[in-house]
Formats: sequence, structure tokens, C-alpha cells
Amino acid sequence: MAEEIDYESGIPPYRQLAAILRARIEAREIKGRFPSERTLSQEYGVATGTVRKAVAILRDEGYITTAHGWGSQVVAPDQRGEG
Amino acid sequence: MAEEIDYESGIPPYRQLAAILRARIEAREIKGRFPSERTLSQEYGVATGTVRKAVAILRDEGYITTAHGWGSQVVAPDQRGEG
DNA sequence: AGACATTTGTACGTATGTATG
DNA sequence: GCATACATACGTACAAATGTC
Repeated sequence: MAEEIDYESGIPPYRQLAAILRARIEAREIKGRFPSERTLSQEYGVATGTVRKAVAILRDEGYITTAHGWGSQVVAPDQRGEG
Repeated sequence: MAEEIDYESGIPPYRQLAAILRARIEAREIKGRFPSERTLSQEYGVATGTVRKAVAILRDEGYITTAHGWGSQVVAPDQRGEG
């Protein structure tokens, strides 16, 4: 059961989504290839713009790398500092 | 003469396109290999993203199957419930 | 084995309209 | 008015799979 966005919390959905995905990466629940923007949009019921913002945060934090025309790849824990 | 997208109707173009294509399939006007996204995009004057959404609906409904690098195939009527 | 065209998959950037806070 | 988010749409670029030559 995946966590969901809480619209009552006051925290912007894109930040919540980033936090959820970050947790899933650190829990090794997501590894290797990262879900596509479309998939995440449908799974969490948010717009693509929101997903892109969340993904941008994780990319900025070094959790994933993104390649145009391919998608995103989860960076191995030992490649980013042994989370 | 193919139906066209009505931008005044209030119904999203991708849903209209899905409905048009669904009708063409059920009328046996389209069978075998399904037109490519590019073809449909040009034929109906919509963007590829719009076509992809419409095609995704038909795939979800079981009207067609899609293969990467090949295209889509119309599912035979007797394979989906004798429409 | 290699080159090429076709087609889908994914992402990027941008834009419009609506709704909410 | 402004910021945020949703929903939709446009066009473009690159990646990957398939089929053909």
C-alpha cells in the first residue's frame, strides 16, 4: 500500500510526492529503473507538472539520474553516500 | 469521410478521438493493423500526445494490442466478446 | 552483421483554461 | 492579483524495439 498525498496537510503535493518517492528509494523498494512520469501521475493521482517537480527534486538531490528519451534511473546507495 | 474533432463540444479531444476510433473498429472499418500514431495525428490534426491518450483508452478497453517498435493490432471481435 | 525506416516509449518545454487559497 | 495545482494539449527530441534490405 503506497502512501498518498494529503491535501489537508498544507505541504505542497509535489513536495509530499518527492518525500514519498525518496522514502521508497531509501527503503530499496524502488531500484534500478524509475517509474515514468505518466505512471507516477496515474499512481498518485496528480498532474504531470506535479510529478515533474517532484522528480526534479530527487534528481537535484542525487537520488536519480534522468536521460532524455529513456527515463530515470535510481542511483545506487553506494554511489551517493550509503543512505 | 471521417468524423472530426469538435473543439466546441466541451469533450476533450482525446476522448472524442477514442470514441471515433472505437466506432471505426466496431464498424469493421479498421481491422488488422492499426494506423500509427503519426498517421492518426496527421489525419485528425491533433498532437501525438492526444493520439497516445486515445490509443491508451482503446488498449485499456481491449480493442487493440500494442507492441513497441511494431505498432498496434486490432483485436478480432470474437476475441473480445462479439461486439 | 550492418544500415535503414518505421513505430512506440519517454522526456522536455511550453501553453491554455479552470479552480482554489 | 498572485501562486499553486489540475487537466489538457501542442510540438520536439532522443531512446529502444521491430522489420526489412
